[in-house]
Amino acid sequence: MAKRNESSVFTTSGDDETPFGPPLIGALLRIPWEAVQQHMLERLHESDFGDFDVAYLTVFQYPGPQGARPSELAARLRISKQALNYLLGELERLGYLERRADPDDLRSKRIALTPRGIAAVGVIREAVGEVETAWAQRLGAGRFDELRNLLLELTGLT
Amino acid sequence: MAKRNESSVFTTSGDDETPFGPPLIGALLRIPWEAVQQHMLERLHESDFGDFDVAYLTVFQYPGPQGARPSELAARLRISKQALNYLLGELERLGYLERRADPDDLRSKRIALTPRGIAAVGVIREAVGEVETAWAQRLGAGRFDELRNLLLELTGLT
DNA sequence: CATGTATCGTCAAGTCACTTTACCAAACGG
DNA sequence: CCGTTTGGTAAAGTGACTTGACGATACATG
Repeated sequence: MAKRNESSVFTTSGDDETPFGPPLIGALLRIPWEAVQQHMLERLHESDFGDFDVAYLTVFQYPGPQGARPSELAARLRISKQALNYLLGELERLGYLERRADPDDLRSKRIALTPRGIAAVGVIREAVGEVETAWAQRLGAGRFDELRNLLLELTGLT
Repeated sequence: MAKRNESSVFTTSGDDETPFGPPLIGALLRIPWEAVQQHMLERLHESDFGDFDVAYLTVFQYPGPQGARPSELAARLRISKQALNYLLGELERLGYLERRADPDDLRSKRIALTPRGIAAVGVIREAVGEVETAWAQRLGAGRFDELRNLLLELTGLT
């Protein structure tokens, strides 16, 4: 194995500082996503949410925790329910959400965002909106819509 | 605390199950990126790289660690050089790379991938290629190229 | 009804990828 | 030369995770 050292696919440049080719779709998705995430955090910290940690973004991932049961949410996020429970404890302590009793199942809880949590979600969505505006300016509105539609089709979120 | 039991702020839509709107660009980027990442890991584990941990993907992020100095790479990845050094230790222990002396600077090291490390990179790139093929089929080759070009322009990687 | 089993949240303990702090050695700029 | 900067690393602590175990509730089956 590992005979892949020669320029079969790496014909982009003659520089052996970059033995790898052009950026693949992985990097092309990761980099702008990280930009979005960072902007969300910046805006949160500028607002009244200086205590909002990066880790909490997991919990607020689309479509958010509102009304969900902890077990269900943990499965959706693909983390253990204990891990989620830890994060929920932090978020409850900071006043972003509450764990309320589920009226239909005495074993279960339901996650309910507090006004503070809802406000944080608002800031997050605003921040993403700002990024979208900036990118729409860079690409042109039509091409940005195109990008969004392509991603929408790709993710199957329709 | 805060017995805010009623729908004070849930005025965005009539349905309080989904107080949030459609998926924003954040989710649209995150979801396919996670798919790529997961596929990379699956392929690595199917190959001879069962010991390749998710965390190591950070180090192999485009354009990869080959020839880099630890400090430089840590800055690029935006983690502390100690954190990177820990990962490099693991990767060196597993035979993916070596830290060699820098001929130009006695303080410094240079990261050099071993054949095993180069092979792993090959598997990673193959895996991403498979995802690209699948997506090109779903969207159509032309529209996938369009997607790639839009992302390329967005990331500024040209 | 009774009873075994699956599911819910949570406690406990351990893991490990990070952090900050602190050093020393080599490079560099007067 | 000598003060400052830079590169790698050791040590200790942190926290977001993991697996394991547990009591309580729900549910399906006899």
